[in-house]
Amino acid sequence: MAINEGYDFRQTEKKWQKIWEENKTFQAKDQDDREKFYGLIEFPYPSGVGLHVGHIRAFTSIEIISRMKRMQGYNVLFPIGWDAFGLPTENFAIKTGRNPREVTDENIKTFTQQLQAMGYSFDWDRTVDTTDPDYYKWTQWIFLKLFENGLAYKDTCYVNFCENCKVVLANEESQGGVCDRCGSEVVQMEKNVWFLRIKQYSEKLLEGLNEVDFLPRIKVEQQNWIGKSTGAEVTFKIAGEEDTLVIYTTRPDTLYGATFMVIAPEHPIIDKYADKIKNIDEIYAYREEAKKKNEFERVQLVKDKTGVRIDGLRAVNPVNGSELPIFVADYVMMGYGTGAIMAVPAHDTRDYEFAKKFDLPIIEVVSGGDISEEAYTDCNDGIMVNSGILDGLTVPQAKEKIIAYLTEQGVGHQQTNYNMKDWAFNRQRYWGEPIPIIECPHCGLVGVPEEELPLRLPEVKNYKPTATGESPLSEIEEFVNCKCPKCGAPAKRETDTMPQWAGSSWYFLRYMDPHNSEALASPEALKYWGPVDWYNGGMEHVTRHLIYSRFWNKVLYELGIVPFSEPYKKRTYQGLILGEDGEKMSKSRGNVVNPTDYVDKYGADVFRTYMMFLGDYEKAVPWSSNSIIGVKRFLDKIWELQSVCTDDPGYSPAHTELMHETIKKVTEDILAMKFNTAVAAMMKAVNTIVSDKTVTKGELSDLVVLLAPYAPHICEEIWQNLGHEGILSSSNVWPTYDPAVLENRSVEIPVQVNGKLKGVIRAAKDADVEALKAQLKADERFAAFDFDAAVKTIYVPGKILNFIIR
RNA sequence: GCGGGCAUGGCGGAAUUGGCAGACGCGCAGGAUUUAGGAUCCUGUGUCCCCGACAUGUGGGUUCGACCCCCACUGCCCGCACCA
Repeated sequence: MAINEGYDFRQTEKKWQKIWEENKTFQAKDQDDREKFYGLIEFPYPSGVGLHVGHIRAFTSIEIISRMKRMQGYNVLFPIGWDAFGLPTENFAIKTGRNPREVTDENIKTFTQQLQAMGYSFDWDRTVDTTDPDYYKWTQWIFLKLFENGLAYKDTCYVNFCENCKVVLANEESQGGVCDRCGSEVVQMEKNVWFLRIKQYSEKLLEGLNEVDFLPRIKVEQQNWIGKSTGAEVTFKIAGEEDTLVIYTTRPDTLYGATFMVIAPEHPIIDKYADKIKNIDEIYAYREEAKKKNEFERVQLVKDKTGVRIDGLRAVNPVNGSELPIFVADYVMMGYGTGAIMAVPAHDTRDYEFAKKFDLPIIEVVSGGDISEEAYTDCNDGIMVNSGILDGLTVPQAKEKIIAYLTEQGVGHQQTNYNMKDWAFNRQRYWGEPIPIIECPHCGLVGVPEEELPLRLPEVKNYKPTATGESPLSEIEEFVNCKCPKCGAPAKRETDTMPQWAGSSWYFLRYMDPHNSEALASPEALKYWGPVDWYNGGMEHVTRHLIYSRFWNKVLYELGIVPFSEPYKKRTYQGLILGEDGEKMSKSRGNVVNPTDYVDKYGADVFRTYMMFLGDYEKAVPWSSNSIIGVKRFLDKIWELQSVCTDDPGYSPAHTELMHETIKKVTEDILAMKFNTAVAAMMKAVNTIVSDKTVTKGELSDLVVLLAPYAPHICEEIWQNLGHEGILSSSNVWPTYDPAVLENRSVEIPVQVNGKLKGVIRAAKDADVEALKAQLKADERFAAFDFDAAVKTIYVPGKILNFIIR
């Protein structure tokens, strides 16, 4: 397009999007000689509302990095796909009476158009869709591997259940006691459900964090979620019975201070001794009450401990033989440790409150606190007292000694515990991967034979979950009834589907070889492309998708399917974009920003650049369109530079330092995800050059290359206008800076007297003090100071010159 | 309760990690252009009693020098949570 007409983004952006598509500019080449770079974004859920600004912020970072890497000569894999199974689509289908397949296809179409209009450099030939049978065939295949290796099992226990969505939830989906999807309170329900043994991988998932480059906050949150603690299991005999009560504690050193025991309401010992417990009716009533409380209520009642003493059972302390009463209380959870604790009120706040309420003895065993006021929980300064063999020891010494003693006596041992629970894996819904399992009356649970995969979702008329909390699939007889693959007897299929997280737990592997019909991906492709070099996504997935996919990858690694144990070398995150009111964007608040409005008005280049200029990438930022005009002016300025451009292929002397400085800043800032300051540096360079009213072809070319990752369309156009051959986006043209240019230049050195700034002088970077002094004496601005009288002179070359004059 | 983070002009945010606080952008003011408005371009823009002094949530400390390090406090945000 003609330079003097001004820049028309509508025409130019379409033009280049078409050229990129036709030339397959962004196609990743398998087994190429160039160094590979695999950049990954969290593939979107194609919802009906389309792309939102959060997507743009999340995607543009890796987009910029991928574009830079391509122009640095890397073979880049930057793929896109659709995480398309899930409740919103299903609910929408139910509401409108449409087929979820149809709705999904429509949404994918919208998303594709919107993403292409952003000019993203995805390799569209590798697009995956988790709802495509060719894809979920392999999701089911991985499930079978898990099942065959004992990592998927069925068990009856209390699970999180959302009464609104009518679906079982994993712990990761019900954080804070509310449903991830609808926000309603989660209740505990006893159900027979599928679990994946993620807990068994706790230690491996923790250790793996040592070998990856994840931002610290991500590691911390995963560590918290896994929740490792070390302590001891101690066996208490039940007085007069053969049975024992095993407890877990992190403070075995306080064993002599135990004055009672507490077990969870669901503890099996209650049923076992039902006929010996005199107040069993009262205990059962308490258990029923506890069941009714959801997690939210339990937290609310933290300060108000409740419980019932078991009349008829007592436990014996293995170190001193004292008999202790046993209580049932809901502050002890069946799901953690052994579901039973020894209570040491003197040194545990919860036990202290309970003891006060029930008027139980409090025995101090660590000195240093005032137990008449509150529990003394400190482990550092105290000395053991009233503790037999432990008296006089410090807490750490006492821990070590008591564990050794318990082990020797056969009544205890060191024990590590993890908070993370096994992953509840089935959902009572239609729009998910069918679980490929058959229940045979003779053989039990049997996997669907591999050659029968994919086990397709049957077409149904009604997608509604049933009133009994069973999957809609359970009502389709042709699907349910089948033959046992082992013995041929009539059998029934599992009718629940997998959770939304299943398809996303391995999609990054499929991108490496998306059309393979023989394997989830070929070993060569996995070896060449894996692992992912840089993965960016939201903090909200750190204790969900990110931990699930690391788990699946570790299993696949151990089975020899995948050649790397950690799937992601580097993981970063983007801050949330809040509504203009500073609140989280949501439909109900009415503060949602539609990116399309801005893309239509200013173009994709301006919008992408503005999103990155908005602020610190990792921080939450309220949306504001106030300064988007500044980015438009910036792009217009660089466009206008074409009219004052000379044919000189190099840099003019006046701009050499500026160019090298800008190249360094932009290159380094992109890799550090400081996208805002890279834009600022380019603006500064352009402003300087604009005010000089002349630019060389060499300068403008390099500026355009630096800007291309942010604003690729306008840069391609200028690049072409400048007479360069080929497509900028796939050319190996990223400029490098010459450190010598930046080293040798003169610098401005602030001159201080007694720490107060008096002025600035220009000097060589490595000038010596005497030379600078001479320069100052000759400078009339500093005539008032007698530098020779300085008691002390501080000189940091290139940084500061400070005279202390009394 | 435990863990992590943040606090800088009217606004979004910079500051090479101890060395010119406020880069860059918005906004605002003045000017140019225009019949006018918009758009665009130039100049200015932390505060004040404008030589100079005071300024990075508050109070102290270390240092020639502190947004940066240390101590205490205040206010926001995030994560986990009767986790034994």
